[in-house]
Amino acid sequence: MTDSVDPKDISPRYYQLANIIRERIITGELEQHKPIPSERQMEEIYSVSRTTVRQALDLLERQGYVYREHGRGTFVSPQKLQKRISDLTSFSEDMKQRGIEPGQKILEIGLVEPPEGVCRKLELTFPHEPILRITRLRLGDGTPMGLQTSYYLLPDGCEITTAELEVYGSVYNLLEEKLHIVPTEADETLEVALATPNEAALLQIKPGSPLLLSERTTYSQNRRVFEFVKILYRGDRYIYTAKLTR
Amino acid sequence: MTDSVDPKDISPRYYQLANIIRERIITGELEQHKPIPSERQMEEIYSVSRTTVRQALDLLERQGYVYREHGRGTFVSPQKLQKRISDLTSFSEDMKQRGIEPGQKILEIGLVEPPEGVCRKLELTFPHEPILRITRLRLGDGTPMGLQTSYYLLPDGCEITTAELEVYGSVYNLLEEKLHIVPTEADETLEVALATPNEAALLQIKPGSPLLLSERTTYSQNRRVFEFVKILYRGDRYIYTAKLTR
DNA sequence: TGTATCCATACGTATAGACGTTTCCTCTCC
DNA sequence: GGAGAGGAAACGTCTATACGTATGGATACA
Repeated sequence: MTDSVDPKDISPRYYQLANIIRERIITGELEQHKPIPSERQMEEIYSVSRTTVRQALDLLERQGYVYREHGRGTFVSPQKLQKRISDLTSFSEDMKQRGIEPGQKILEIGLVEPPEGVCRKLELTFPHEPILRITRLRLGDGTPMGLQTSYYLLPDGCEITTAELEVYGSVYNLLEEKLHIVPTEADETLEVALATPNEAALLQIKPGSPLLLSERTTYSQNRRVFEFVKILYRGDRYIYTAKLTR
Repeated sequence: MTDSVDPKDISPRYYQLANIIRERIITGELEQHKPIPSERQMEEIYSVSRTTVRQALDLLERQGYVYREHGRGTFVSPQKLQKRISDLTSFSEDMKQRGIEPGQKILEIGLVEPPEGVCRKLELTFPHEPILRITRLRLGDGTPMGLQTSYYLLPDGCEITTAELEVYGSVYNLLEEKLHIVPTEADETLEVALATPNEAALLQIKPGSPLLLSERTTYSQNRRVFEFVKILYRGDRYIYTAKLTR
């Protein structure tokens, strides 16, 4: 990490500046609830305009690294606020953030005619032609954590094979690198469910055990739905975490 | 809603402009996935600088009303993305958003010595002197929805009485209007739990029934903890909803 | 007919400067 | 000693201007 803004760098200056300040916060150089240099001072220090400084601070404020107090200054947020857990993450990223080794076992992958409920979530007419469905057993440190069923709405003529999935590592990687589809927003619901005999067997628990059922509809850059995911988490192993903002 | 920016208005111009555009989107005057006037055009139309226009659009983008495409324009987001459900809400607000009439029955209100787990969440040393605890039965359309236990960290010498709670209507209103404490962020966890006989009786369900356990730590303006809330929701009546963003 | 280039338009980044508002400290006067 | 006025410092809002970069269509040319 550099300690000055480089005008020749390809990335925006406000972005470079935000990285510099974030680094100084993470290393502890700037202390919690202590003021960071004022906007005018940083204008001098980093040889950028105050607008650029403010743009960098806006970014850091949204990311939860700093908070501002009108007439007083800009302060470092407590460390714990820095983990933005509820950011849009895949199961793998989610597990890694918790320090658990993610794993998976693909149970089925292929084209199926989506049931009515799924059509509604994906904003499709019912009945609808077959779309891609992937069923997976999700593992955490080797033991079953959840049972995931995902439906994907791909552009016409696109197909995903098991081989390709292996190459790219994850569906999200594949979608981003091959089709330039990036998840930007999602609506998620959580409720309690009870395991059917079939689900129980796969998750290695007793039938009727309580589960945490998560359903997520994911939107891409242009705010169109491209994914519907349903995950049944083992009630005894999984805790959902979120960060709420006003 | 006015249709022009008033320089004499006390509120910032970018805020006024955002309101105007939001209104035009909500009424359907600006259509989904259609471009809104370009930044330069709005500069002319509303007689403000482009910076101000962009500031208004930044706000609307964060609120999910519009999305931008570099080199093409700014577009109206689909209507459904406009309900930002996961915003920080109280139980009452949450219920109202779902069209359910909220209600409550205060079971207990008073000072207690917080247990160790609660001290940790509130960043207090254990043992700690008594703090305010409120235990409530939460109702939706008259029937039990959840059992809530809240701990509040109030400034020295502050007390809350049942009478005051009645006057202000809700704890949040009281905190905001009397003590100027406003919730700005929160960390929440959700997991599955099973009802103890006592909890079951209060919630009018069978002992051992699955529950959705929510634990929330809430932060005020200066990013300090002021509240820890634990709610046991009836698994058969409550669905948690959230909106995730990248 | 097809392709390559150019250009208008839109958003993205950046600067310099001005004035408003809040906070807090200091100094003065009673 | 206390209350009030004044001022410095910090964030908040706003303008005018310039140049960068992505998109998509029009135009020119092979």
